[in-house]
This record gives sequence, C-alpha cells and structure tokens, in this order.
Amino acid sequence: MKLTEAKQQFISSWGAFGTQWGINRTMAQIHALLLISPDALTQDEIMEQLSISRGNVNMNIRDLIGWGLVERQTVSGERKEYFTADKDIWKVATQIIKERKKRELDPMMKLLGQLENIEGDKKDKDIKQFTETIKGIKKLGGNADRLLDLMIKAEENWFMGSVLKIFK
Amino acid sequence: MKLTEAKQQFISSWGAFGTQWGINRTMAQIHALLLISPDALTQDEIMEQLSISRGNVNMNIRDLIGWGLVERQTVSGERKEYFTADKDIWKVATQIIKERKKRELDPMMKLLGQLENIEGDKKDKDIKQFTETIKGIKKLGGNADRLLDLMIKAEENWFMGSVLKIFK
DNA sequence: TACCATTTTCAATATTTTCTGAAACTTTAA
DNA sequence: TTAAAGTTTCAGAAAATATTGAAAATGGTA
Repeated sequence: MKLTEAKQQFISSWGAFGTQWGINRTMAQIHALLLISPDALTQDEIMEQLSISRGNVNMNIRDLIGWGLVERQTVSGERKEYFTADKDIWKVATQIIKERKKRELDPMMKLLGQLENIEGDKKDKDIKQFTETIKGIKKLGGNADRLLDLMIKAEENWFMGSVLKIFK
Repeated sequence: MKLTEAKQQFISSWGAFGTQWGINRTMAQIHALLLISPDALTQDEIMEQLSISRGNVNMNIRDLIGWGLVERQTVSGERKEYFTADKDIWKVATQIIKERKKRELDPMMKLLGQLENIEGDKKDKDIKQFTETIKGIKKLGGNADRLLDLMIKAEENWFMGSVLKIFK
C-alpha cells in the first residue's frame, strides 16, 4: 500500500473510532495526523491536509492541548506556531486514561457516594435494589480506579509484563 | 435523600455519563432504570417513568438486547413482554467489554494490520514515522486485547485480587 | 505609532443524531 | 374470521453537535 493512501485510511478510521468513543471526529483526526507526522505542523498545514476551516483547527487543537495530547511549539524568529503530538503510544494511552478518570470517573464516584444513603425502610424491595445497585457500581468503580492508577503510574513493560504474566 | 429523587438523579446522570462514552442517552437511561428496578418492566412502564415515546423505548430496548444487557421475559397467560437487566455489575462490565472489543477493537486491529506494510524507502522519515506509529498502536492494542480477554474470562474476585495484588 | 502576520472567538449555518407518533404488523383468543 | 392487545417500523421533526468564516484580538517589527 502507498503511504498517501495508508495515511488517508488511518486518519479517517481514527476519526470514526473516536466518534464511537464520544470524541469529536475532527479532534481525533488532528491527533492522528500529528501522530504520523515526523515534524511539527502549523494550523495552515493541518487545515490543508484535513480540508477543514481555520476555526475548527484552532478549537480542536486547543482541546487536544487541554487533554495533554498535543504541544505548542514556537521557532525563535517566527511568529507562527507549530504543533506536535507525543509519539509514545503508552504515554498517549495513560494520558487519556488520566484525563477521562478525572473528568468522568471521579465525578461519577462522587455522585454514587451521595446516592448511597436513602431514607426509608431498608427492607423495602425498591430501596433494597437501588442501594445494592449503587453499592455494586461503586465497588466496581473503586476497583477500576485503583487499576487505572496502577496503569498510569506504571511503565508499560512492567505493567503489561506483570499483569499478563498472571495467565501462566 | 428520598428514593424518588435519588432514582431521578441516578438515571439522569447515568444517561449523561453514557453520552460521553458514545452511548445513546436514552439507552443508558433505560439500562439504569432496569438496573434499579427489582421487577421486570413493560414498555409502557418504561415510557412512563422516563417520559419517552413508545418507538424510542422499543428501539433502544432492542439495542440493549443486542448488547446482551437486557432480557425479554414473558409471563405465561399474558401477551405483554417484560424486560429485565442483569443486576450483577461485574457481569454487566464484562459484557460491555466483550461487545466493545468485538465491535471496535477487533476491526481496528484488522485495519492496523493492513496499514503495516507501506511501499517505498524504509529510511524516508514520513514512512518511518507512519510505520512506527502503527506498530506502536498495534502493540498496545494487542496488550489491551489480552488484558480484556483475561477480564472477560475471570471471576471478579480472582481478577481484581490478582491484579491489584501486584501493588504490594 | 502604524502595519502586517497570525491566532482566537463566536454567531450563523450545516450536519448528525435522536425522538416521535401514527400506520403496519403480529399474536392470541373468542 | 374478527377483534383486541400488544409490538415494530420508519419518515419526518426536533434536538444536539460540529463547522465555517469573517471580524476582533494579539504579537511582533519598523
């Protein structure tokens, strides 16, 4: 397969993949483009390569920076800004986990904590089922939380090595 | 907190949570409702409790069944259909993992396999970066795949126990 | 200061996704 | 059969999201 074609496919699939995970298609595509670009790119280059507007590039880049996935670079003597993505996929993954945990899991755990104590007869089957469901989700969430923290802190080799070794 | 209020909050937050993960808000809400309902519910009860249309309930229930998260029940002598969700949260989680893996990770791995071999000079920096990025994602995907398979097959206690023990 | 290159913002627009509701269909029973 | 009770479908409407593009803001230079 030719590089140009492969690039196209990768960027477009990565965008579609992102959509399924609640990530803006363009944001995923910009990230994909930066992941496969050896050098930093300018807004104009991104606009051109993905055929999207300046405003769109600007907003999505800003989000990607907020996710800690993209960095702004300036070349001394130039006014223009360049953008790069960290190419270490393990770091990319842990960064995404870190952010989603902070943005989604943490607030959810907080909510569950508030919903744990319900007024009324503990024997009532509605109350019982509600409380048990909340408790169950909270427990799973807590475990996930610890597992993800472990991943965030771990080195890829150490983590994957240790965990997958459990198989044997 | 009163049960009615807590239910409302849980359902609405679960819906919002789902949205962020690329899951239809209503589908997540129906699932939440069934998770906290001790008895199976009919389409009409779901319509009423969530204030949504019959068509909406029907389609999302169908999807939930497709995800293996909800079951159809019939009571002998009655024409009506009842729906329940498995209340075991670990099973719910593994079922979701299983489905997402099948629907998303597997196709992605297949695509990456196709993008691995690019025609042209292996020394060219564009080709090099592209190939390395693809390789990196593929490796991470493979590890995730094995880890998730492990989770799917494991008992909660065994899995969480073994993995989290690595800490110590 | 004025000027140019570049970035940022955001109202308007376009696109995608979800939801409704009524018609068509199915099943059961008299 | 026919009817009643329930389910499914899907075209069109509504809502949610993403995108554009041009004006405003910013930064650097002479």
